[in-house]
Amino acid sequence: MADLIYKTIIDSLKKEINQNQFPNMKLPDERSLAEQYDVSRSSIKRALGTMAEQGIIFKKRGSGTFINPLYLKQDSYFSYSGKNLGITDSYQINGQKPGIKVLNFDVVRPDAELQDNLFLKPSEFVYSFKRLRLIDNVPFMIETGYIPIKLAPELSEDIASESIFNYVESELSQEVNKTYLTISAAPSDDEGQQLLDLAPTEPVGMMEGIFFLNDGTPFEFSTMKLHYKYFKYGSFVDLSNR
Amino acid sequence: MADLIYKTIIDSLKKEINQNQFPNMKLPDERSLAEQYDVSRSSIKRALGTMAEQGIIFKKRGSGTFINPLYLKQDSYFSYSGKNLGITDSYQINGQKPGIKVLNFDVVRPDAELQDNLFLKPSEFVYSFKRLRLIDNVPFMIETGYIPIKLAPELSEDIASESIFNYVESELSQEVNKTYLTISAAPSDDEGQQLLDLAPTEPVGMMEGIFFLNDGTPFEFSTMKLHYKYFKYGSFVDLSNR
DNA sequence: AAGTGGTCTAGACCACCGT
DNA sequence: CGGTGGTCTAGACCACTTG
Repeated sequence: MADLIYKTIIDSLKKEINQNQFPNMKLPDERSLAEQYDVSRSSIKRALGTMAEQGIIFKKRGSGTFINPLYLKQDSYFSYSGKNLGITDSYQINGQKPGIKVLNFDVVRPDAELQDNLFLKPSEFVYSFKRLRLIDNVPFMIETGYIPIKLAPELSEDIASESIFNYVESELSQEVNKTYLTISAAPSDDEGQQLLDLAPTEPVGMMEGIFFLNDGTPFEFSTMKLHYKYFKYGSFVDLSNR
Repeated sequence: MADLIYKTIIDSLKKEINQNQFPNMKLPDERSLAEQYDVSRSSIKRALGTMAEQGIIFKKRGSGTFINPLYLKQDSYFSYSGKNLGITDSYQINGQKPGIKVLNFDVVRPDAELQDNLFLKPSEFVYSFKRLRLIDNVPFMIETGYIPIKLAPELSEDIASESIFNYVESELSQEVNKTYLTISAAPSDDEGQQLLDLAPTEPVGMMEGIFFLNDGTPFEFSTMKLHYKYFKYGSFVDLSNR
């Protein structure tokens, strides 16, 4: 799974953090870790740097490296805080099983907004599909997706009933590795109340995003409505150098 | 401003990109850049890596480094990719004037959770305040904040009625430059319905976050309830290396 | 096969923190 | 002052893409 040194270290440290192996919230210093793992300090720096970006830890020059207390409090059903996201395996909730039910699957013409979002000409068709996602048979998200047929000519309802992104990676030897997400909240509509079993006073979390391939090609435009109890998005934001 | 090598390179490359110095959308290879700038390849990698995280460029192993066409389009997609956020100036929507009304301002003992979040001993007091924020006199956000008195001894209701972060930067010569945000949705409660003028079926967007100073010191814990119509959070996410 | 980005090392020197 | 993270170098070797 993780034969890269820095990833191995990240996994290892995460595990230790989650097991409360650092009760004073402080990690060993970088030089010690380098010795402990028998790798160079640079590799440690890479691992810690990535973890800091993800908000798991933060570093204080002159003092040391500390665990972000908020990271330990990921109480809700699932949280995004970094890893994957919006995609099948990101709903990795303590071994509970994700499910997908395809509600519809068509080919349509993109409207103006969609043409913009996916860099399409009006003449280029897109697959349009709606999926209901479940955790342990509990529906928690309604997903509406659009993918240009030229980018995935063989897409089918069968594929949509599993992981589209896995299909892209295994069959098209491309990778979906970037996304621009817009997050908001909205009252639940009829569809949401029915499919997600919500009361009229209960809202949905909305995530709207464009997913990009390796090379920057916009691959999918997706709108996700999530049951608010299952919706928690964590984001570590660096307000400097931008 | 940018006496760091990698930052200098980022600035320089950004400028060149914006001036269309790379008409084929491809940057020189890393080794050439290293020679050109007379720095090590590692520094070039650091610069390019940061730019890739920000979505400005894409790297393709074996092929080269390319400019993200969306970055050149400079439209709304990248409006978030950095500066500010969730804080005063980020709600600067077309010159509308932000307002702040301080609902209360006290000094209290932190509870256990807050002690954790702000790295405090039980004996250390915090300022506790609630503010209503407005755009063009329309209330859109209820903010509850906690700041350790030791970090801002002179904090006052007056300061809270303007920008606390500006105060930190001008008076304490520190900078708030990182935050870990947790975003979710929730039904509106009585307070929200009253202050934000919401119907019972209308929700709030929730943002909970710890704001950090330059040196990693947790400075403020803040809970923000936003009128759902004014709540939109954008985030560019890199799904690789995680 | 040549070109290009990815990972990793070993070590130097700097800047900041706390005692 | 010693300890800690930050930046940078020089170079090795690997993995992927393209011709």
